Parts: sequence; C-alpha cells; structure tokens
Amino acid sequence: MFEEILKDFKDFIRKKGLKYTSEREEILEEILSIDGHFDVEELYQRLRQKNKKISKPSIYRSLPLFIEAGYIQEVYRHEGHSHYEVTINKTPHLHFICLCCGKVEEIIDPELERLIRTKEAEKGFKLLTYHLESFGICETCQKVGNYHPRYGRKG
Amino acid sequence: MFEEILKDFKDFIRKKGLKYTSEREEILEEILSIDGHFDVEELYQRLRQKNKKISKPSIYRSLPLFIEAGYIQEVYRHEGHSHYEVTINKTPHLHFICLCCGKVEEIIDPELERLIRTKEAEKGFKLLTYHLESFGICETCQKVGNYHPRYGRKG
DNA sequence: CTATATGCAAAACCTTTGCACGATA
DNA sequence: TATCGTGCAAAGGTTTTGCATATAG
Repeated sequence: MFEEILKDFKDFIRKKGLKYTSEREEILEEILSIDGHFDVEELYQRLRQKNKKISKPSIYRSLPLFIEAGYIQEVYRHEGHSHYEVTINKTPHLHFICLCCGKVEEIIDPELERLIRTKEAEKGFKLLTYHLESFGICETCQKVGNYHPRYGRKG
Repeated sequence: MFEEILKDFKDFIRKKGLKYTSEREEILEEILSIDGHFDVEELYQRLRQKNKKISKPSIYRSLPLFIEAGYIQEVYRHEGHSHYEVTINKTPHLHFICLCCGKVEEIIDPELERLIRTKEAEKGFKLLTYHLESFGICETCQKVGNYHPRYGRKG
C-alpha cells in the first residue's frame, strides 16, 4: 500500500539530484505506518525495535525532505521537541492543543480548507505544510482548575 | 497608552498571588512597543539598548505569564527558536511563513475567526493563544528557485 | 569514479534550573 | 518577615555539524 508513495519519493529524490538510500526508504516506511503523531525519539525507537539501526542525525536529516515532499508536517512543539504527523491522505484540520495535559484534538472542517486554499492562491504562496493550531486549556483541565503548566494551578 | 494594559497586568499578577516587579513591567512595556513579531534575543537586545539590564532567564520566565494573560502568543518557530507577537488589539489572522527566506505574511479574514470561535465553543476549549500557520515557499523564492533551506536550491 | 549519505562524537543552541541575594507585599 | 523574583552560571535536551567511511549513480 505504500508503493505509490515510495515511488513518488524516489522520483522526488532523483529530481533533486540526491540519492535514494535504504535509510531514507526505511524511515519513510516507518513513518507511514504510524497512526497519529510522532516525534524523533519515538521514530528512532520504533526503527531500533525492528533492528533498523538508523542514527538520529539521519532521521533529522531526512525529515525536511519528507516535509518538502509533502508527506509529513511538523505540527507542534511540546516538552522541548517537535511533533510531526503524516499528511498524506489526511484532510487538513485544526488542532486544539491543551497546554496543561498536552491533549490534542483534531478539528476537521471543509470550510477551513477552502479558506486556506483561497488565500494561498491569492498570495502566490506554495504551501508545503500547514499548521492550524490553537493552544489553550481543554474542558477537563478547566474543570480541575489547571492553568499554564509553568505556574501551576491558579490561586 | 499602555496604562490600561499595565493595570490589567497588575491585577492579573496579584490575583495569582505573584509579585509585580519592575522587570516584568519593563519587559511588558518593551513588548507592547514592538510592531510585528519578536524573539527572545531581539527583546533582550532592545532592553539592553535602553540600559534595562534584564536577564534572559527573566524574559523566559515572564513570557508564559504574558501568554496566559492574553497579551502575546508564540506564533512559530524558525531557525531553532520561538517567535512571538502581540495579540492585544489584533485581529486573529493566518500566517504564511516562507521556509526559504523566513518572510511572514499575515492574512486577515473575519470568516476565519468566526470559524475558530465556533469550534472553540463546540469543544469547550479555552483559547489562550492561537497559531494559524502555513509553511511553504513564497512567490519570490519560487521564482528564484529556492526550496527547503537545508537542501538549498533545487537541481 | 565522483558526489552524496551515514554514523559517531562533539558542538551548538535555545531554554530551564539551582542557588544566593535582593525586592515585594 | 516570609515569599517570591532576579541574575548568574551551569545544566539539560534537542538538533546540527565535522569528519572519516560507505554507498549510490
């Protein structure tokens, strides 16, 4: 089921005059098999568990390629590092991210996409990846009385 | 013209049982005087130029307070560090950020705000700050032939 | 054979933290 | 006077980079 994407990636790499390596392929395959969000550490561990000993620098060096190719996007930062998600076959959506518990809610809305695409065209901007993020406090944390993590509960 | 906000901030601080210090006031004043986006380094330098020797840790410690109070938001990450903007008296808007040159275009659209607010209400989410970011390549860089900065120009 | 990629170790960098001192309420 | 904040220096942790080796085209 990933063949199409791998083929597309091979094309992408060659068009850029770069090399199609087994590491890049394996990283991409692993990413495509992830359901939901991921970060570099998680990706690294998943690969190791499958005895694919790929270094973190290689992962870090490959991610911008996948972003540029349009397969993934960096969606937000939490606890000092970046989180990514697969964008292929995904409807563009908005994230509500809770600053207290880190919970992420995905909001899908066709109107939203239409709006973004319209603006993109107007501005002559070539969209590679897009983030629509709202940070705040989720319903649960509001009830418990949590506020911003750094300053703990409200007084 | 900032009196209102400073007063509001004083209230905010006291309600939280914290202390209203000259450092916090000076940082906030400086931020409010900035037109557009800023990062910690820039803020630090601006304060130094005015002989306000406020340490970076103090700046880092104050920003979450301003975010929570609703005065600023962290809008995006570029070149390894966070960028912020003042949200007071600002219409919510979408950012188109160029991955090559870092240029940011602000797109204002009332429909967009309505959409977000509706979703917010639906989900019971308390919005503190919001990012609406699209990363891509701007018209100029497309013409020049620039792509993702890490991989330079396209071959 | 040449250009590019990988892995390791180390560097770089932003951001956070411990601690002693100083300021606020 | 007790609590909280500041500044310094150092730590922490993610991401990047230099370099030698390996691999793709």
